[in-house]
Amino acid sequence: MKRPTLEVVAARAGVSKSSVSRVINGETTVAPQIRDVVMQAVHELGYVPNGAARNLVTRRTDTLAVVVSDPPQGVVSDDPLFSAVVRAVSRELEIAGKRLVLMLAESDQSRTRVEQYIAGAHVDGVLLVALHGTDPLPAALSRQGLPVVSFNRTSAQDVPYVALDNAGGAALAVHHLLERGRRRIATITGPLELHEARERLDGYRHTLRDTGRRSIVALGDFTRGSGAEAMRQLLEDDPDLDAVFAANDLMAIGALRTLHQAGRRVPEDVAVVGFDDIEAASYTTPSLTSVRSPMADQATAAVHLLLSLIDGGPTDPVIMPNELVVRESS
Amino acid sequence: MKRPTLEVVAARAGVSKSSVSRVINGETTVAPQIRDVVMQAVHELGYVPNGAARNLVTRRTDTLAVVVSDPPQGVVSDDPLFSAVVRAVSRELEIAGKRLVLMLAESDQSRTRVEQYIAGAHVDGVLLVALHGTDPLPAALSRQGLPVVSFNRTSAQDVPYVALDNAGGAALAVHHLLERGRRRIATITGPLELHEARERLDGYRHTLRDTGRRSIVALGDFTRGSGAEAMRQLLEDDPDLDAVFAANDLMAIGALRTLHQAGRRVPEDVAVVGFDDIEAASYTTPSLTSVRSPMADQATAAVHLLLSLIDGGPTDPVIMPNELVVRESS
DNA sequence: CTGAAAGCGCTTACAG
DNA sequence: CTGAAAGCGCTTACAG
Repeated sequence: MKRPTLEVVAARAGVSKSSVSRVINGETTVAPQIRDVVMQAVHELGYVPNGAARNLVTRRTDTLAVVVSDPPQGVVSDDPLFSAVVRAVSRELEIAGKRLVLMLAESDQSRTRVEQYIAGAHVDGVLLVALHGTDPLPAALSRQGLPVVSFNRTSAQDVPYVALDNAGGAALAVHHLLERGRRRIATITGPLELHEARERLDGYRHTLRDTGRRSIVALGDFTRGSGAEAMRQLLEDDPDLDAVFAANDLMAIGALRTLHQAGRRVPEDVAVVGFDDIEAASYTTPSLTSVRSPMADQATAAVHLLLSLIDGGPTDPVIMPNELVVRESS
Repeated sequence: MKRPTLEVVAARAGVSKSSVSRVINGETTVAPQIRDVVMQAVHELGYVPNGAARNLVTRRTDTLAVVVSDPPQGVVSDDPLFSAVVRAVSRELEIAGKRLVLMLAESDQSRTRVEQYIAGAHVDGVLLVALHGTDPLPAALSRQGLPVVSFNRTSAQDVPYVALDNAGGAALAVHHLLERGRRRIATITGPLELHEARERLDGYRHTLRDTGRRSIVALGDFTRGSGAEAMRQLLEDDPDLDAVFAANDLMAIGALRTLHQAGRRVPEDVAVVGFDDIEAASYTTPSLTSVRSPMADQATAAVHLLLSLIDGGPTDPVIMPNELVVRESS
């Protein structure tokens, strides 16, 4: 059974293809009687317009690409944020009546594929989720003249973005620890080539400096193992520390383990605060205090920004505030 | 700067549109010299074929839809499996040179949208991820005559699927506990309207029956809270139990908490085994023994099944085996 | 308000 | 092996 076309519907309804098209597209300049007879035919035949034909002539696809650019073992893709972001974007696009093509760019090869696809006029715009500020994709895509919005700050100047207030979030964590009476507050950083990591470190540093305290810094790379290792090193270098701010939850979880092995009680001896508030943060023992990144809200904002860009609206960067979720570890 | 068309490339290369088309599509019946001059023009102009035009005439889109059908607070979407499945599918489709349109069906309204979209000839096939065997979508989509494969067993008879060996996984867990010398092994079930939940319960029951032991069953609904509550009830009903098999990890995590509060040591007093091996399973204290569902492999298998269906190949159901990941809790 | 006609950018028999 | 022509299924000025 072949799919019916506009022409078949028109014949059935006894009107022109133009009229059927107008009814289908909800134009108001159609006589009610024509409208009715067309709708009748549409229902009887189960007609649904062919997408490709429509896209070809309108030059729109009502489809947006979400490109997740990250190495296979990278930070974005493997962590729980992936799911939160993708789902929020999907929901928001559905509300806007758009479709989502998901593309992973995990290698140079797939990056090329993404560029080819984008160049093929399959989508109206691109939402880029890339953690590395140095990712070449934003610039490459933006060069194609297609609307591009980034889920993070990028090195490409002209790409609008939505970003977390990372420094503010770190400040939130440190202030909280100070209020709890902690005096020797260390931090475990992410990989410093990432914006996020640098900004969180800056927030930590500035807050301590403003209160006349010194920073105690250990380097991590956002993995659980690196958090455990950094914590070991911190305990060795500064046995008297009484608090740790980890730049993400995975490292905080690693730190918890090290503290447990070292016989330090959390939070009595050492308070721990993480960042991101991933699901696992509430499963640890003790449960983990964390800076909540409003991933879903950020995703929603990014979609709105992209839609605005496509419609020629404003494209000012959006900075998302964080909040602190206090649990047992601090 | 307008995108160049086939016609422009043909003019530049001094050949016909037909020849350009043939070169672009890698047909072998082209003279080398024509091939070269066309490729030259393609590169100079940065030509990429318009997808819509191509789709219209070929009646293929090289795009597959992944439909995740579940209530907003549902089991599939909110849990960590979502990300694993979506990523694995995406990778596999990329290898096959296909694109992925992701659709969430969280309400009747969005279900309708999905059906409309599928009917619009935007995709060549559908991979359906729905936990509820009673979901109306498989049947509805399959009725459209488009290739559909389900990530789970469904009530629609004619929809090929890939499923986990749930009963086998449960048996694995119970045998393991028996080998550890446990004698009073309880279970916490998932919501019994789900295939998964029933099959895991059956596996538990049969294994115990085969060894002459009785079942101790508490009902849960796959949430952490329900696991905690079921565990409380089990302890009350049968204070001497020495092991629990929870039908998923979230419930197992809830059970761990209840046991901790009740002063039972894990695994010394009560051994705990979960199912799914989500990421959080390795973060708990003690870390959780779990039946590993090979989600990525299952996703890969589902993609292969769908591609096979599209090509008119075999479409036999695939059953994925599980393995047990033994950690500290048992 | 309605219809006939052109055209979107490709692919594909069909001749040669 | 190559090219001219038809056609995929829509939308959209343009007349009326």
